[in-house]
Amino acid sequence: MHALSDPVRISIVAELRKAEEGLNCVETTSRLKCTMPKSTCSQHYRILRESGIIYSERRGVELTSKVRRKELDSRFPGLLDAILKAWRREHGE
Amino acid sequence: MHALSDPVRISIVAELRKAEEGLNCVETTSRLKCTMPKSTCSQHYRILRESGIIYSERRGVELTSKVRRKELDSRFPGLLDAILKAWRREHGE
DNA sequence: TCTTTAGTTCACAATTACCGAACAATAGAA
DNA sequence: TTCTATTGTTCGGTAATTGTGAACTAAAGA
Repeated sequence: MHALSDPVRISIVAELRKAEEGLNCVETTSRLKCTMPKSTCSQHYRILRESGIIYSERRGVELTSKVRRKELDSRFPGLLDAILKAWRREHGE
Repeated sequence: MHALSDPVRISIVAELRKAEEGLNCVETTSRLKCTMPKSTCSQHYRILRESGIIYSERRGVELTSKVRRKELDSRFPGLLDAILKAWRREHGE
């Protein structure tokens, strides 16, 4: 819950769900159109990773992250969908 | 989301949902069995109130608060239920 | 090896949350 | 009315958390 309560992190998760092949930090910041230092982006990804919301794997020089859909849906059915739906309602898009 | 991401606040909401007639600060802290200064409790209630999750009304010397069930369900269908369900799963009870 | 790109770690600054003390509001007793 | 007890809010300082730049690590290609 704490991981998803931050506005930047929930928007990262929203972008990750739209990108089938995952995203890295650089792609994320450019899609979010927010100027964010890479150290900050790295911290957000770390929190999402440690809370079990995403997983990341190295692909050469970059780190691609995806949402842990199956695990989340089986553990907390409907939770992520409900949160993202509410978030979209508040933030347009 | 920020209002519900705090462990104390989500447990307050869980208690409020169980209490049909609402609760005040003193009752809440005794039910949660956590030693919390009343100023802290007041702050948590203020955040829940300002985020639209609860409403409060004076009854003599005390302030009784309840969850805004209808408003939340119509605006964000299933959200609060999903969050509380996930919270119970993590915190037993 | 040198360079470039992507990301992490660290230390400090900025922000936020917690808590005690003083205050406000209500109700009942003297 | 005045005094007292109870509930909750506000305020100021401190503790905890978060954000950020600088230095560092890792991988790939020239």
